[in-house]
Amino acid sequence: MTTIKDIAKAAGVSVTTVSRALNGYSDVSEKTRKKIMDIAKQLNYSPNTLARSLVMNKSKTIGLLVSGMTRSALKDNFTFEVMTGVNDYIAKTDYDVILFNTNSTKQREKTYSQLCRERRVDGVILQGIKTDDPYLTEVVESDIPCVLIDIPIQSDRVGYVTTDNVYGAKKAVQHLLELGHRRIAMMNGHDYAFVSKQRLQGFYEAMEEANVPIEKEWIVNGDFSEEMAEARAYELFEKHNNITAIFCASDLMALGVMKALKQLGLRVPEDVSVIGYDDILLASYVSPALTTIAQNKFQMGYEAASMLIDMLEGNEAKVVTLRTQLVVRESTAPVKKG
Amino acid sequence: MTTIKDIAKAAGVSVTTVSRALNGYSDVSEKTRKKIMDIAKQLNYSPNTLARSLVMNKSKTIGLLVSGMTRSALKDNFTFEVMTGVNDYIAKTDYDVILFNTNSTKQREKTYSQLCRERRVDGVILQGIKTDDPYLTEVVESDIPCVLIDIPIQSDRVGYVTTDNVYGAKKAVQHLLELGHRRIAMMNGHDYAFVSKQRLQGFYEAMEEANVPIEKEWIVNGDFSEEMAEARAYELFEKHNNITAIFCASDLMALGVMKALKQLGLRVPEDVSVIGYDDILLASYVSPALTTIAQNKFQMGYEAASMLIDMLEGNEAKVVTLRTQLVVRESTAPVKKG
DNA sequence: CCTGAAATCCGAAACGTTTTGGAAAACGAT
DNA sequence: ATCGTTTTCCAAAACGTTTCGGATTTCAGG
Repeated sequence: MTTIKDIAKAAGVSVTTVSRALNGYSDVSEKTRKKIMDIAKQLNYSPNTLARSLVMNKSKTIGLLVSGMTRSALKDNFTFEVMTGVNDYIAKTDYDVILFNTNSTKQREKTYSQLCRERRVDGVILQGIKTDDPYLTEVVESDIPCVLIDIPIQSDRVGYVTTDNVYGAKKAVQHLLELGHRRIAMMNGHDYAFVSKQRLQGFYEAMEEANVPIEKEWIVNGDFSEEMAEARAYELFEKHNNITAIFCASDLMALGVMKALKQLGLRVPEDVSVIGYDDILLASYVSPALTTIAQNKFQMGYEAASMLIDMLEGNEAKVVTLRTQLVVRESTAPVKKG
Repeated sequence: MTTIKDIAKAAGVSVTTVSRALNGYSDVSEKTRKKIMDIAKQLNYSPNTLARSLVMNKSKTIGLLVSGMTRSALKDNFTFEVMTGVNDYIAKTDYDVILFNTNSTKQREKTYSQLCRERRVDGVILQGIKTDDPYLTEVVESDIPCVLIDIPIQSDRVGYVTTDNVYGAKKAVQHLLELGHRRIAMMNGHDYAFVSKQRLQGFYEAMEEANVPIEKEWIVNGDFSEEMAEARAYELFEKHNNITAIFCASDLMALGVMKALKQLGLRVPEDVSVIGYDDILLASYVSPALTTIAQNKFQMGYEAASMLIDMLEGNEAKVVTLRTQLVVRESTAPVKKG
């Protein structure tokens, strides 16, 4: 593998000059620069970024820390959409992405900062970890620039991008209210997700503003899982057969809910309206097609990457909140009279 | 950031000893090893892999080169499933994955070996490039261990994993034949994919073995795209209204075909049977649910990673061929009499 | 106490870059 | 020819590791 030294020797100059020539410094004459460039090309030279990173003390690498890259998460390609967004932005820069995955127990032996420091990543994008994850406290304590996705924690070195979860949930519930529903349940995720808290808040706000009583028993946790949501929904609707609508904190859970309803002989949307959250791919393909709150996952990744690179170039951490959108399909309908 | 030197100073030993202690060599006494370990922990030391890689001449990094990480490819999460498989295996090793994306024009300025050598990756997994991609010739010329996905090229440094495409396609067509179909069309991908060639061959074999005439006009290319397939299918069925079944080289194209059929007022499977290939997530959710040839994408990634790591440990390149499976759903039915 | 071997340690070079501070060369003006 | 600039170049240190070859210490056996 040819190095800068080989070029220096071949060109009859010092390695300093080669380095400076290749990096476009002005203190090397056009003639020798040309010569050096030619030799470099001829010798099929490519710089060793490892060596460069070592001395420059930056690796031009960002770490992408995702937890949703599991076999079971394939249905809900949330993770992949944000990854695609990240990748899309990064591809336009001279950074590369290194993939950390936090789901393996192997990796879990290492702390967050160990992971990052070993590979000397310049910054990190973090997605999909729970609010009680020990990594989270490390993120703020660490001095590595980081942008979080859907986790509202901020410092001068960490920013985040999220969507207007409260307002999004509110819109969903208001949609149900406008259709005349009053007996509305909610299938939430779990207590260790910020978005769950926020969407619950949106639920409360919408209900309270409309002066509709909230039945606490009708708010259950489905752990963002299709199966869990199905089980919980089955129990719920079996016990309370007067519920006419349910707001689910994710589309995947909405699918589970619909399965449960089917089993119970309840029709969607005639007997009960179901609204989801996310607008995953499946939402428009299932039958009935799912009414939902769409969030632009691709853009979340894109913005996150953009913010991180900004931070690496000296700008400060921000918070970006993207808009969501109500997408009305077939799973919601006016409440039945009587 | 604490280095090996800091530890040496604090422990009153040389850097050599620290290095050897930390790496578990036998020529350091238990007492000093203990001391060094303690100090390392106390100083919150993590090794600088950049420096290590530089001197060891290997980076413990593998490059993942995918082309399907685009916004439009999200529907067909083929790419992501294999990525998940790769990730799953790699997580159990001490390697990390660095993500190269080939779709950006920016990256395209660099050659394959430039990409790999700059980051000094130890090996590469390559997925989703076309047969005429200049990268492909580089792969075989390069001395970097590489495993390809669905590209049957082999040398002592490059292996591949694929599925039994010929047999899979044959099974699909035989399924149609067994249902009594004789007038069978094929929606293929494009000429620059190995799998297209192989699936076409499977189509031929099945038809010829059954002594069913092949109409060359009924074999069209949909470029693996839903839209393109829809357009081509529309033309095809408009012109030849006696076709009773079609084999599609991908599920995504099958979806496009079904859209076209719907537009033409043809029912699936009553009027025409449709069979796909891949078994993507959507296949079981669309209506009618798609009969298809399932391939285990996750395992493809997993096997690829496994083979690559094997190769990096001195074993030789192999070829792994995974089995496919016919999954009968609702989009195929016996041919109508008359 | 001596000897030889085994156990433990260390200095220095190497990996491929960048950068600092200054030296040498070229050049223009007097 | 001399002087002061400007241009062009370079030697050496530095980044944080690993490893080679050898040096020092420890210790058992006599």
